[in-house]
Amino acid sequence: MPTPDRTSLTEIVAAGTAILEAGGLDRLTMQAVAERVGVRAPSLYKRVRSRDHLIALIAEQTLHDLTEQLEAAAGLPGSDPRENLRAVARAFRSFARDRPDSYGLVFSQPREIANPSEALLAFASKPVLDVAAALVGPDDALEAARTVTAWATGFIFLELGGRFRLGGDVERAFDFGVDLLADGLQAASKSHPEPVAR
Amino acid sequence: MPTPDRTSLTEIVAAGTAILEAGGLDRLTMQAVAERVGVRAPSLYKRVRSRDHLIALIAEQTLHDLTEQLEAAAGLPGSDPRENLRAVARAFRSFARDRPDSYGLVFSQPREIANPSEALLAFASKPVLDVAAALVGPDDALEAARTVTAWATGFIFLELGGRFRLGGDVERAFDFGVDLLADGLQAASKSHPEPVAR
DNA sequence: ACCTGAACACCGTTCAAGT
DNA sequence: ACCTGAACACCGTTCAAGT
Repeated sequence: MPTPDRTSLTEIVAAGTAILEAGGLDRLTMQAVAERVGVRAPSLYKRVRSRDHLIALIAEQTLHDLTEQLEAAAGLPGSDPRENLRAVARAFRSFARDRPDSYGLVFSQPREIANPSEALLAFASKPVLDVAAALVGPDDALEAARTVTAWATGFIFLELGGRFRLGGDVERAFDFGVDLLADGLQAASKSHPEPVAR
Repeated sequence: MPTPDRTSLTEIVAAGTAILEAGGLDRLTMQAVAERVGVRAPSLYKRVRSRDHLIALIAEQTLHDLTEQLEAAAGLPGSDPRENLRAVARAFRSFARDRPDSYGLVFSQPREIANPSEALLAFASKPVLDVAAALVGPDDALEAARTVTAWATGFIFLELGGRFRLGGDVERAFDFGVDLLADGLQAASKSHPEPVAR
């Protein structure tokens, strides 16, 4: 006779995320997750292949949440592309500050563990890709988006990891970086002066 | 009566690095390190406070090695600063490709674990700082160096983590990024047209 | 002073037995 | 069909006992 479900995959992922954000990856044990969802550790394996699999699921959920923030930040197609770049970069950064451990999971877990689906990746890339295309034109949009994403993820990593320790104003360095990218991308777009309106 | 030393801190760190590079962080167990240096696991605690401490030591050693590569890549003070930036960026990237797990340690371990000394950090920052200063002038050198470092570490992370999956040519994206930064920094230096020669 | 075996607490994971 | 206790292999770490 079947037992009624005492938890769900959604609940498990949510519990894992909460534990991760409260205490870091070391505290994310199967036992802690089980306790939080009101079940014994072995039962988790009915919904999750392994701890690594759970980590991958949390990373995917986090990437999804991040994408939502980026989309909300990116302005409408008509608005000033430089201001849009600023807004997207700031959204990136404030998300990472809000949820540093989840964010760290998305970008620093090895490929074998956290490997988001093709579809989710395309979805997540769109806001940055759009902003980049508006600045630099369609031909270099992918390269421009990769440059922006690389800079943003790197900056955030260095900041969260406390690697900016030579003094100076980190805020100023952030603005300096955004402006440099915005100026550079706009200058690089001279061969495509007309924004594509299609 | 004292027992003759059967290993050393240097040997332990080297063994840990080798294990890390061969099998990733998960395989870096105290037992594996002990076995490699010819000792039992508890003996390691005579030279190393904890596994996390050993990880921190490996990260420091790696940062030291990386710095050497960056220094070798950075040209003499007189040479073309744009070419120097290219060379430093390439050195960064090829080091990360050679030793991805060690590199990952340096930049993605939380502050509480891997926290390199002030002196080592200053030493490591110098090559990029010099290149940046040559391009942008002294006033914005720190911000410029942070922008370059952020882009490079981010790009490498995304590449190593297999996050560039939207097609396109990753090589071209790398060149695009370097050129954008070089052009942007040079343009930003217009208020300091004379390179500082001192 | 360094090294060791034994022990402890704690993991992730498996599995037979329950309902 | 889901849940559980018991068990297994394997961690990091401590410590008293050896030399």
